[in-house]
Amino acid sequence: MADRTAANVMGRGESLLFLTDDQLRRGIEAMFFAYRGFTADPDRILQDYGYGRAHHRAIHFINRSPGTTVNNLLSILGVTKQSLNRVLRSLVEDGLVDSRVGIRDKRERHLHLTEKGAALERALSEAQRTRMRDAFRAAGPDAVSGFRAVLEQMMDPDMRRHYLDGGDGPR
Amino acid sequence: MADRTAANVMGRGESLLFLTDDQLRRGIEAMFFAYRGFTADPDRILQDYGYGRAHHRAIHFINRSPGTTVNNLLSILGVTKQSLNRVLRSLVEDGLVDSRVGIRDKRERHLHLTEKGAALERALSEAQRTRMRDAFRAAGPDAVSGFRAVLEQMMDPDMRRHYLDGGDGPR
DNA sequence: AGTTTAAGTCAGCCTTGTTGACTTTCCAAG
DNA sequence: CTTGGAAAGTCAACAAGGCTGACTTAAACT
Repeated sequence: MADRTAANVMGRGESLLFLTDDQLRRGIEAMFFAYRGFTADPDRILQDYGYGRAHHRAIHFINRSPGTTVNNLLSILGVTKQSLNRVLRSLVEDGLVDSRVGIRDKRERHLHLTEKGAALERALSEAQRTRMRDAFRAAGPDAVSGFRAVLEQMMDPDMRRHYLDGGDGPR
Repeated sequence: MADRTAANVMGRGESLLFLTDDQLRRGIEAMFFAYRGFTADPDRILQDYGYGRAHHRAIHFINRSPGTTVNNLLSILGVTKQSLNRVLRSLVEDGLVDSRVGIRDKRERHLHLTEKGAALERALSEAQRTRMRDAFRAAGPDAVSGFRAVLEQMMDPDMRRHYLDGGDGPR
């Protein structure tokens, strides 16, 4: 079993968890290969629009939080304002995103998807949801909570905040 | 609960799995934020060497399968030979990777890590293993199998082959 | 009035992906 | 033995999407 560096950890009062380097390496590769699958479908759709993943991310989070500001998006995406601005500019020019000057604070720009932008968002997220739904079905109900629990722990604490903030769903 | 588009799926003979669009969106964001955390530690280390993630991936899979050929690496990584070649060249020039002409087929190059390359590999994978081990511990033993089951289903079938081939571990 | 903040812009750089064209080496089949 | 094709490598050009640094504009805050 080659567990010379095994980490033996007591579970929540029941089972014993063996974490050999080899098992951890399997987890690492699972993340690598799965993330590729996870992004493959949207990438194909985006290609037809001449967009990349950066556009997808912007569209996703504008859809999740309509009216969000550029600064807020910046902290979620963790890129520089120049990088994000390049992406947002093309989305606004192409009529997918609407950038409205703030009412209370006129320095801020509030971002919304146009109908055209919302249509692309639906196409992208439907492809991604389909893959995830199929994966959840195949893995079974118990696997889903485990999947989410591990991923949540894998995040940097700062990012976990954005994750937990992000919805009205449970947990 | 807003499950107007809920997919109600029977579990493995026991529980009922509600998959609302909102829950699936949570899964999508979990992947996004977790992958960022997952790559954050190696990225910091690589910066000191002037390397990027492409170098990390090459180093990882050469370490996993010593003596692998360039073509094999190509099919695992899913990039063009020109992209991979640029990365491999710098690793060979810097003395981290050894490229040996094949014995049976002299067209092939068999790739191995040098001691220097193995040292960087250990630093990178130790950082990544530590994060994954901590996540596994915090999530609990039951979560680990669910995590891996869902990720395995999320892969493209072609990539799943590389994943399953990849080790002597269980599953 | 002066400082800070939000946003946007311009210029330049790097990594990492792409295509296309081409050479060298070598195995294997005709 | 020759020729066809596979494996590897190379060169050039390009694009996306990161980055830094410097700077402007407008608005808000103190």
